[in-house]
Amino acid sequence: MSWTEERVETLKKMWSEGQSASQIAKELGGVTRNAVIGKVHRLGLSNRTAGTPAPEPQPAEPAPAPRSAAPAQAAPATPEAGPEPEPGTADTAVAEAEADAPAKATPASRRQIIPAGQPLPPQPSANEISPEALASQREVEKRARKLSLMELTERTCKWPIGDPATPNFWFCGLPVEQGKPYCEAHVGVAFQPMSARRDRRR
DNA sequence: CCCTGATTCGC
DNA sequence: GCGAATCAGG
Repeated sequence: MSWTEERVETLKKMWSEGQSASQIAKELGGVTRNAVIGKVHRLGLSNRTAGTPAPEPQPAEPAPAPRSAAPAQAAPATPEAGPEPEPGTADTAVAEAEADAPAKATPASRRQIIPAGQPLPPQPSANEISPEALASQREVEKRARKLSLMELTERTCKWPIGDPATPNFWFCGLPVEQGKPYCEAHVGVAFQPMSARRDRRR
């Protein structure tokens, strides 16, 4: 991949928006975050260190329109960051478990996040998720690391697979989506818009 | 550990 | 110009 004008534009835009180099790299594809950072420097739009108030950030749009004239607020309107929470499910269960953790005697970064005997995250019934999602989920489960309860860490997907009452049970264990309790695929089935899961007959 | 950006330096 | 390797910090 080369730095076409278009790709550079995306880079500039995202960088000015405060996106991280890795996020930009992921968006562009075909490049690593190092490549992005390198390019950022070559383009001379580096200044982003702490303490630097950034005098003249990004004029972006030349016409400040002196006075009067409608403000024309163009809010970023990022589709992301939607209301996803969904209280009272796996998340809260896990979150609480983490909060409770007496820690103190925790050896190192090998802490388990779900105390033994804690209720397990709910396994969405098959008829509660879309067929597509279910299909892709199956695919992911083939790649699951099949971790046991004790092997889970803050950054392993906590999606349960199989029947907890049998030996045929494990957790996905794939790398979690930044900040989330599940991997990318499972975040998809875990955090569904109300509209999507609504009335899916039971 | 994971992630961030910053720099270096061979290509 | 490019970006992997490496550095420095959170």
